[in-house]
This record gives sequence, structure tokens and C-alpha cells, in this order.
Amino acid sequence: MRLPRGFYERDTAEVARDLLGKFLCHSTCDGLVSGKVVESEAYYGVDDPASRASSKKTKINEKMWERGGLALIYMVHGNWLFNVTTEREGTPGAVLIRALEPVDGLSIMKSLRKKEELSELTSGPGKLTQALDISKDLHGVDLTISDRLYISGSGEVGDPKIESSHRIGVTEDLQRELRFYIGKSECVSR
DNA sequence: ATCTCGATTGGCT
DNA sequence: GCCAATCGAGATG
Repeated sequence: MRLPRGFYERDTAEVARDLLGKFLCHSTCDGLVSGKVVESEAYYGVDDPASRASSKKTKINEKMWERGGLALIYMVHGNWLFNVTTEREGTPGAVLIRALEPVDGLSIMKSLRKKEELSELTSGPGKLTQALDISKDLHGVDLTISDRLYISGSGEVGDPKIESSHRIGVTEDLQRELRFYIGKSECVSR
């Protein structure tokens, strides 16, 4: 079941936390590739110096001001990074997906990543976009209605122990801890 | 564990 | 053209 608009149009940190345990899915021509979210980070607007929405709107970051539930994809240091927009139209926000646990399409992931170990397939924001074959052409896709790219809720049982920390790779972080991860997962980035 | 170098794009001058 | 940027891989100790 695809997560509905209402899931995304809430406080960004809550969305980031609630995304843990959900499944990011990409239906490619070679088959379905998916993984369970085990690490995420929340980014707000003008009051958040680390956020791309703290500077002027650009063709890329303008999606942060739009509806929640849209794919926001950009290149950093040679890697595509996948985010989902949050909050309602007019209020900027996005969640960066930083790591997954591989679920479907293992052989596709292995060939795209040129790695065999599960812990090397999707354990980082740039790694997971490689493994799921996510790039610019999916920028702006509405995850609540798309058949190509979406996030589904789990019928999952169990209690992922959620931990938090400061965000990774940012020069100017906030006091609040806005990175969330499932500590016991082997696939969290380091 | 630490470093260092390569990667690709968008945004600005 | 220039350069910064929510990173990754490989080498080195």
C-alpha cells in the first residue's frame, strides 16, 4: 500500500522518523527493486541552515515548497541523492533517505553496485540510488500516485529501535538531532 | 581509523 | 568558466 499524501504533509522530523521501516520501491524494466528504510534525515526551511530551502529557490529545491510526497533528486559529489518532500504546499521541507536494507531485486542491485555483500548495496545515500537505479529522470515524481516509484507501508510487526543523531555531512547543524536510524541494522551508513 | 582523490551537476559570475 | 556540494572507493597505517 502506497503511503498517502497525508503521511507526507506533516512535520518533517515526524515524517523522517515514521519513514523508517517503510519500503522504497522502484519498478524498473528489469523488475522491482526495493528496500526497507533504515536511515533518514529531516531538512526544514529558512530556519535550518543545513537545508537547501534556507537559500533562494532554484529549479531543484523549489520542490521543497510544493506538496508533500514528491521525489526530490539531485547530484552531490557525483552521486544522486533521493529525498521526499514534506509539509503542505507553501511550507518547505524534505526528508533525505540515507540507507535501506535490500528487499527485492537483489541481483539487479548487485550488478548495478558491482558489489556482492548485502551491507554494501544500499548503506548510504549515494549507494541506494545506484542500487535502485534512481536518477534525475525521477525528479518530481509524485510518490503517492506513481507506479514507477513509490513508498509502501509495511504490514511489518516488531519494534524497530529508533535512534537519533546529528545529521551527517552538514557544516552547520541545528541543536536538534534530525537524523533517525534503526541502530541494529547492518545497513546504516557510517 | 584516517585520509585523499575522483565523481557530476546546477547555479552563479 | 568556476566552484561548491546532505558522497564513495581505495589506499595506507
